[in-house]
Amino acid sequence: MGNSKLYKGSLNTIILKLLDEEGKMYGYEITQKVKELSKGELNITEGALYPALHKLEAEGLLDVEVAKVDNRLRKYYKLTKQGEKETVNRLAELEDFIRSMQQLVNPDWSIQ
Amino acid sequence: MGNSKLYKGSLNTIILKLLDEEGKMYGYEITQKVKELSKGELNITEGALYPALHKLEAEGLLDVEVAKVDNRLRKYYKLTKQGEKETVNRLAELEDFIRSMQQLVNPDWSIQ
DNA sequence: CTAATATACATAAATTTCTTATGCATAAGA
DNA sequence: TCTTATGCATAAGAAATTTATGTATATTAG
Repeated sequence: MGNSKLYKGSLNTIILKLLDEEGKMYGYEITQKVKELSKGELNITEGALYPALHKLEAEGLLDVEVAKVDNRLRKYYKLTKQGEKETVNRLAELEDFIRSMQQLVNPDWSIQ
Repeated sequence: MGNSKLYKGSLNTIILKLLDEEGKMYGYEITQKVKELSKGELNITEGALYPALHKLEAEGLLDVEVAKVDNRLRKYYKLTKQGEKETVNRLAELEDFIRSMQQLVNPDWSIQ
């Protein structure tokens, strides 16, 4: 455990980025995907994820579609047109942020 | 402005890292240094910085030394022994975080 | 000479975001 | 049958940050 925390503000952008890549995903799937991609480093808690999804939907960035698989509910989310645009902006911001953090934390690193 | 925000949890580590590099710094100097190193991308607000410095001091990670320069007050902070140890840990954590974020946001990047 | 900007500290209120703790429900595996 | 996994949700609390102030001195521009 030790770490495994996200950092304020990064969750929404991660969600948008994943949806942009995968087309559509449901909540639980997002938590597993993030865990997998980060090799267990990042764990999105449900208490953070679901409110975030609801907020992105309320902002008009996501659309929902309910499905029943194996008698269990799934809510598939996908980007709206507006969501696609916002994803570009927020991703650029996050990339800038990451680059800045690197510059501060380890100027020896360089991104290829 | 648009961006210019830090991200939760990264501020303390940035402060520790800078003090580790520079030996000693005062608050205002830290805000300017971060702005410079990040090319204006990251702006530490005073409302975030000063409470953070006080907290790190209370935790025993920083020592303070007051100085008067040009008839103006400066509070120079430097790492304690314990602060030096903690810096190593927190920096490693932040580096892991940055790597994980990169993996998520842009797997094409690689760190050399 | 005076107003704005820069330097330098500080704190309080409000906001945002996240963790922790719950709750409900079905499926699969030990 | 008990635990773990899947799948959603919300409420309470904690933590970090922004925004808004406040005080004070020094410098620069008009």
